[in-house]
Amino acid sequence: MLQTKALTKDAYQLMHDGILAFGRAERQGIRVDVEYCERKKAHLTRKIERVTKQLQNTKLLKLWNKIYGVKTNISSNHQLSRVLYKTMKIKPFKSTASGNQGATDEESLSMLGIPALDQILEIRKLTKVRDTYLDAFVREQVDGTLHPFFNLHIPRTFRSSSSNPNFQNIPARDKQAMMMCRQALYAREGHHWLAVDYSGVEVRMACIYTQDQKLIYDTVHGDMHLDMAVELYKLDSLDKNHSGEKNLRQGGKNGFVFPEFYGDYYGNCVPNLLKWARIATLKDGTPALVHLSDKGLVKLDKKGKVTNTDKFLKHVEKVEDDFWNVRYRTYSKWKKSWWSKYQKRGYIDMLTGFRCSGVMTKNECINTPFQGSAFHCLLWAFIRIDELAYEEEKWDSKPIGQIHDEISIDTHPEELEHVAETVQRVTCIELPEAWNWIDVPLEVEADLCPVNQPWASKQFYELPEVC
DNA sequence: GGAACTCGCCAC
DNA sequence: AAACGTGGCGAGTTCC
Repeated sequence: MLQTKALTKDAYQLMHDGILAFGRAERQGIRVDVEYCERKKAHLTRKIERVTKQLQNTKLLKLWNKIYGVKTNISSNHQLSRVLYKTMKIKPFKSTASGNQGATDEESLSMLGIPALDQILEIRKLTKVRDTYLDAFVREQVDGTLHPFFNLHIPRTFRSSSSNPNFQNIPARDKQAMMMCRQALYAREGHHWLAVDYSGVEVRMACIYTQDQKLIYDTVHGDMHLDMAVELYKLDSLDKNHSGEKNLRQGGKNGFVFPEFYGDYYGNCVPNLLKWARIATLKDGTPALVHLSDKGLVKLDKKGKVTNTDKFLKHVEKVEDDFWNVRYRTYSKWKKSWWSKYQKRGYIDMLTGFRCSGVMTKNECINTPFQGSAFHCLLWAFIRIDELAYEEEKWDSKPIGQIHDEISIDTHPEELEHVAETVQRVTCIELPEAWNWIDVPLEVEADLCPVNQPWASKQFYELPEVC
């Protein structure tokens, strides 16, 4: 088990002040529209009932009933797994993590092309929103205000966690789920919800630890996700503003660069890269899969389904080799020496003053300093903003939460410009002055909700220049 | 009847 | 040779 302790007085102070600042944010809380939650819950319940009824008439459910009788439970993945992979003798696409049974996650079910399974997935999604989020909002609120906890004593990397309810995993990517959940949450009456987040702060921490000049250049001036997409998909160029081609950049980012940084390898990247290719189109209208086929990387059948990926696999292996041994070779060397130093000493030290000891895997050992330090940047800024809000400048505006690299501030309209400018200054100027080991520029972006509009309504907000 | 586990899924 | 980091949480299941 990885153990962390404050190695320096500064590190201790950061935790101490952080807990107090989070305590004030917890007390301040987040306004929740309870009536909306109840309405939406009822609406979802009706929708779930409708789909459940349709499901009852399917062949799959008739078979399921035959086996399980009155014990039939459509939310039991164990039962579903047995029906699909034992009774119907379908070959599972993959097993669960523990290897106990064939997997029944979204990917495994959707590729079987059985309509009943799509209905099960639909039910899963709606139930998730209703029971994990809307229900929790109603359960946890006091007089129309939520008080999510922000913990500093749990994550092994000295990040934070959140609970009751978890403010850090409210849907964001799935537009539908995002709208349903975030429509429930508001800043105070007459206030804006201002959200400011550090851009690519984990990668910037990697720049600082590794001092890889190419990584620094790409982070500050370049676009590594685009570069890698061009290599991976064998493109001549990529326009990230083109709606079809930007999916390929997303593929480079989420299907390769991030997994590689977390310690994954090319074999796991290939299926993800293909997933993004499936929904991408080149500027001239060529579907990305057809393009890959033209390049000889994959083979397609008459229906356009991928039948062979051997060449693509080999290609991604080569791209990975180049990524670590040429492009970011300094980063690569750092990883090796960092790991061997840990193996010799039994601990690692973060630049923020924490020492981590105990048993760590290689990936843990390498990721911990980036994740931990990145969060500590946000934490330092959060503490400073809390201090300005409550002590030095006595704002009406108040910080109300954070999501690892993002801070939410319940902001009075008349203070908006001052708060935005101050946050920009604290995060990007004061912090690197206080921690002089930060030798790459830090950047933030902001979103804003109009007064009395929910979190779901957030829009890009141009921050004032402070430099 | 509760603790501990598995599985799936939400966030960064 | 090995192979994605950190969390919270709901539902189902198994164990005691």
